[in-house]
Amino acid sequence: MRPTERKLTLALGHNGYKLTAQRRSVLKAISNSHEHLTPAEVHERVNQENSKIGLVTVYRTLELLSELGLICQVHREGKSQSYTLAPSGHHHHMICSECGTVADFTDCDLGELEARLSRETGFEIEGHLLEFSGRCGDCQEQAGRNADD
Amino acid sequence: MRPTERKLTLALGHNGYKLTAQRRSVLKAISNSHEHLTPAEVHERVNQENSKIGLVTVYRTLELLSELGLICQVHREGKSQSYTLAPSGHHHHMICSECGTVADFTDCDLGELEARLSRETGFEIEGHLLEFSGRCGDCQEQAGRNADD
DNA sequence: TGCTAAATGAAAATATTTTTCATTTAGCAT
DNA sequence: ATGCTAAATGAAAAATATTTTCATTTAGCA
Repeated sequence: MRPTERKLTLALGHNGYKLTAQRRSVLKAISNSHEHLTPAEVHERVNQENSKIGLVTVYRTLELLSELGLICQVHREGKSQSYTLAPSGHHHHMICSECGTVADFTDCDLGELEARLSRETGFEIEGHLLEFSGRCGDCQEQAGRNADD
Repeated sequence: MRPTERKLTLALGHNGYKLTAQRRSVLKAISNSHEHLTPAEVHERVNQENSKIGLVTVYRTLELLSELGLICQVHREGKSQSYTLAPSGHHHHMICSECGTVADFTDCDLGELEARLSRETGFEIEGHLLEFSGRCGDCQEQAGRNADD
């Protein structure tokens, strides 16, 4: 069993949820992709296999997996919500604006900024959202090659 | 004329756009609110006045104002897009998760982190999204008072 | 092997955003 | 001031995205 599947089994069991074929397919589709996927994209990929599961189930499953911390949302200006596999613990995303590849990183060092803002504005800070966007190595190469043509 | 209105007039003129009553109303609704507003909320507030403008115009106007840099989007998990007034230049938001108040700050000091990530992952970084969420001073007080009851 | 609560799927409802196109109007030239 | 024209608006419809409802199926347990 792949580590992600193992996590799924454990997380579901601990919380009184059932392990179904649909849930496994959805998580598999996401963990097989480096990109972030919308509910519709997940649905499409899952149904390319034999299984044929309903879009509603995809929505429900994404919400559940997200709650369990196995996947998480990516925030793109103007686009509909999309999801990517979550490593365990606090982390952030770097997203390629061309191919959608998501790379994770964990150390964000925002503590000091957070403390200062809290002091200056009186806000009690609970969380933060940090994402970088840019071009991944592969897309840069590709662009380079195309320029040579 | 209020400074925000002045900016609107200038920004529109410089780009060959026309100054219409609808555009002024939409910007006014946003600049009168400390909170971030969805298109539907902007529409509602604008139409409480006499004017009655169409929701389509609100959508179109929000897009335009955003392009002109007069307003900007706020990113909330699972919610539909919403907008808030933009100060000039690079900045970020702190958002109260209770009342939706938005406070801006400008210095994010992400340069070093950015350089390191770029070096380590090969990404060419183009931009970042940083938002803090928490409870504003007012909402903390309010919660305190309710606890006393 | 059967029971039951949980999960699924299909359809409908709701919400959100965009497109189309006829009508109106801001800004400019006279 | 007045008329012209490209840009802007509004209404309706279309497209897209998401949620609800409810009858049927199934995982996990006794």
